[in-house]
Amino acid sequence: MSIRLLKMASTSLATSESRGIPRELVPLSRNFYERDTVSVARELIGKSVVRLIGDSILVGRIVETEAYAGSRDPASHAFRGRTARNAVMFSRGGLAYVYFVYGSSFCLNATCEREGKPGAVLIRALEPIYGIREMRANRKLKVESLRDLSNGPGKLSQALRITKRLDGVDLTQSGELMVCGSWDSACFEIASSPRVGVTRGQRRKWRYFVLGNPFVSKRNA
DNA sequence: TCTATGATCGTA
DNA sequence: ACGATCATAGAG
Repeated sequence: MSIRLLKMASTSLATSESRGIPRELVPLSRNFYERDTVSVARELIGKSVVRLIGDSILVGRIVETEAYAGSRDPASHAFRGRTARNAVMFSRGGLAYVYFVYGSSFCLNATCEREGKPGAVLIRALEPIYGIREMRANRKLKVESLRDLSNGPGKLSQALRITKRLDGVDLTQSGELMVCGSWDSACFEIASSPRVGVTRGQRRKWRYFVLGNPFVSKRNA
């Protein structure tokens, strides 16, 4: 972690500690991401997406992920080779891969594998944890229930102000967007507990979600 | 709560 | 043309 970021993070956390943000909110290391995509997708469940915007902090717990494993996966953007859009997928693990879909939505991915081997995990849903007020304000349409605030790839991007501008940022040391450890120890074991459900399809490789969690997207694979 | 449908535009 | 989607409408 760079000095500049460390300074930034510490000030941010110091500001937030009085508001209840735990100290163990530390970015996941490069080693976490530079493995096979499916493992990363499974273990990202329960981790925290941290968005820093100026002095404010937005945090959401990952409750749904989807693995897109490189060139062998027909559902992956990298399946048909490298293009301008999917270039980040071919770089090292731990970077944000952000793209635009359906004319209105951005999707946040975490790149996996090492330089040269494509792979990414789509973050499909977040459980709102901190900065909920601001997340609501960031949503274009006024969302009534907390449940609908970030329970979808496009929704969470909108709530956290994630756009293509963040494509390629380093999730392990970015001053704007990071993925950190579990929110608290109680949720630390989610990824290895039977509470995690899995679906597998032909077109969609692996999808992980927290069973019974109301913030999981309703979309079917 | 669920299914079906139209909007919308960057990308190949 | 086609989507790693969303919001809405209408039925159960």
